[in-house]
Parts: sequence; structure tokens; C-alpha cells
Amino acid sequence: MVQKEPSGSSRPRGRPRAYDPATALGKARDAFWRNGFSATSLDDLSAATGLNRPSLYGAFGDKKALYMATLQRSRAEMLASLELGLSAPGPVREVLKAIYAGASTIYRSGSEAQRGCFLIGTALTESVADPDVRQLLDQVFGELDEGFAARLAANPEELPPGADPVAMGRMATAILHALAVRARAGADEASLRAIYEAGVDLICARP
Amino acid sequence: MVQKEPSGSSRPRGRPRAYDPATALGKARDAFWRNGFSATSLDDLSAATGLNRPSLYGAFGDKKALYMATLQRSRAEMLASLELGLSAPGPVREVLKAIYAGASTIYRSGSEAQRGCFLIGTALTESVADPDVRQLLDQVFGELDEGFAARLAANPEELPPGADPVAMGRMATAILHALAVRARAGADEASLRAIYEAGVDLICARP
DNA sequence: TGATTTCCGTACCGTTCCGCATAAAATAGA
DNA sequence: TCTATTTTATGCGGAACGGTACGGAAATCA
Repeated sequence: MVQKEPSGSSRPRGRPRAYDPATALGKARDAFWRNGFSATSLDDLSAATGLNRPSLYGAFGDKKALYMATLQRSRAEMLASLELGLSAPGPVREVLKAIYAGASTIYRSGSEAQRGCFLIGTALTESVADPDVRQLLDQVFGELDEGFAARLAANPEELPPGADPVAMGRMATAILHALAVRARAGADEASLRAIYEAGVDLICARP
Repeated sequence: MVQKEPSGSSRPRGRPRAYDPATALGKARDAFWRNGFSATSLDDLSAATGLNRPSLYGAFGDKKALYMATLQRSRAEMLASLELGLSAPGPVREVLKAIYAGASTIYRSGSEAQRGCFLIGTALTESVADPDVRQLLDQVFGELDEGFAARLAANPEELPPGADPVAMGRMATAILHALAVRARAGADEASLRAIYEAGVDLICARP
């Protein structure tokens, strides 16, 4: 049977889909973000995305697969945002502050109550019973550690004398985790800033 | 109507209950601890505690009330453990290390997979949709901050010069949060120790 | 225009959910 | 022994759950 190669920009054969998968995935993530995996029903997801359940199933598979897709997307966005922040010019303390400020803004977003970090706020609960989720979290945390550590290692003179960049990278991730936790528990912007400013003061030597 | 005062150790009138409420509450917490609030059914709780659903309902009220009771109990135990640790003699850095080591042991417990901190691992997810849970978390975090800060303020000479004990108390809580998060994501004992040793090195001035 | 392919929407399946109604069992007091 | 009181056990009921079958609708291709 010969595989027919359609002309490059031609539409596929049948009825075109009435939704954009990427935006639907984003809406689904918003639904999970607020209530977590278990407390979000397929009806909730259907209402949030505008797709009815069979379409949802056809596009992303079952509920678990849809959730994993939202986790992977958040992982990608988070790492991209981190790399962008780390590549900014300027002293390390300002780079870190800007990254934390940006994270705090995201963590404090949410239509009704602020939602914290999507991964920590929702995946952490599932992590014990679900090895896939646990592995993804462990992977992301390691990638954060490495990203921070590489940037810190590039300017060791800005760290306290004798500090290990790898250990300091883990501390930088720890600050981010603290922000994620407290934001989901309702901390206001000043509280979050107090945390990351104190943290940056510890990670970076006084100027 | 005269209130009859029964003799001190006399049993109440009817059929005696066949369970101990405190141990039942502990078993219920274990069930929530593993799967979170939403993914734990009343049947799960019934199986874990040995009480059937009507008894569970009669003893603790509905599922939400039972969960809040487990949260309050964990809060009390956590604060008591913190106060005990903080009252230990010795230099601040050793006091903190011992507290973090104890927390790491608890966080790594669990029959199948390690469970992290009960509050952060389960309540954080519910916190967005449930103001009661959110308020309890915010309260506990504040109590942790204050506990650490008071201990640090008692020995300012062990902190970096010019450090603010209140800000350092928040950092001490941040380390605890980082341990809670990473433990639930599967981090091993060495990883957790690396985090809190680096954290203690930052909070306490080098000896 | 008719055939084909793909997608959408209704409706339904069996299961599980939470909560309660009701009756049996176990104790204390009379 | 008989009654009052409290707890346990069985089991029901309405609702919500995740998932799917099926028929109609919308597009492309011949």
C-alpha cells in the first residue's frame, strides 16, 4: 500500500476539528491547577476546555494522560522561563531576584484564589501513588538544580567565599519551592518578596 | 432538671465503643497522607480505621470534618516536635540540623513510597478551593516562622553578622518546606541531608 | 453530486461516591 | 428481668464518576 503524501499545507481529509489542542490543554491545566487532579472531573475539564468528553478523550486520551500532558507542558514552560531568566545580563543577585519575582507573579495568579506552582500544588499530592508523576517531579527538580548551579558556577566571585555552586543551586531551588508552597497557602506579595530577598542575600555575598 | 454527675470513672450508659478515637484518627491520617483528600474515599477510610462508615460519621462528622481533624492533629504534633527540638541544648547549627534530620525521617516514612509532610503533601492541593484549609496552612507556617525566629534571636552571635532573626526564621521554614517537597517527590536521605546541611551553613555563621 | 473520512454531541453503561435510615448488639440502671 | 441508651452493622438511594457506543454533521476528494 503506497503512503500518499498530501501537499504540504493541505488540510487533512475529513471534518476539521473545531478547537486548538494547545489552548485546550492550557484550559485543562487551569482546571487542574485550581482543584488538583483527583478533584477535577471530566465534566469540569469539558466545561473548561469547551470540548465534550468524547472529544477530550480522542484528543488526549484518558484523564491521566491529559494530566501528564499538562505536567509536561508546565515543565517545558518552567524550564524555558528559567533559562531565559538565567541568561539575562547583570549581577547574579539581580538575576535571581528577577527570576523569583517572575515566579511569584505566576504563583499569585488565579481568578479566585492564588494557585502557587502547578507542579508542586497539584502533582505533589499524586506523587506518592503514581510513579510517573513522581519521576517527572524528581526530574524537574534536578533540572532546576542544574540550571541554577550552572549560572552560579559561572560567577563564583559573587557567592560567599568557598561556597559550592552545586549546593547553592539546590538552595536556589529551595527558595523557589518555599515560594510555591506559601503562595498556594495565600501569602501576599510582600511576604513572598521577603522570603526571596532574604534567600538571595544568603546565596550571594554582600556587594 | 438536675444534671446527674456520674462517678468519676464510671462508663457512659449505652454500648461502649469498640475503638479508640485517637488511634482511629491516626489511621485516617495515614490514609489521607498517602493519597490526598480527594482521592481517599470513605470506604478507604473505613478500611484503614476499622470503623464502618456510619461509625466514622458519628465519631468525626463528614469527610471534610475528619480531614480537618487530622490536619489539626498534625499541626499540634508538628509544633510540639519543633518546640522540643528548639529547646535542646547546644549550638544553633546543631539544633537546626537535629530538627531537620528528624523531619527528614518522618518525611521519608511510609509503607510503600515516602510521603513527605502531611500538610504540604495533601492540604496544599485543597488550599485553593477551601479557605479553612488555606487558613490553617497559613497559620502553621507563621507558627513555624515564629518558633525558629525566637530561637535564632536568642543567639544572634551564631548568625551571620547583621542578620535579621525574623528573616532567618523564614529561611529556616523555607528549608523545611524544601525538604517536605523533595521527600514527597522521592528524594533519598542523602539528598535531603545535602539540602539542610547547606541551608544550616547559610543560616548559621561558620564556627 | 456522491463517497469517504473525520469530528462532534447525545445518551448510556457499570461503578463508585457520600450520606443516612433502620435494625441488631451491648452495656447500665431499675 | 426489663427498659433505656449508646454503638455497631447492613444495606439502601440519589448523585456523580470515568469511559464509550453510536448516529448525525462537516469537510475533502473523485
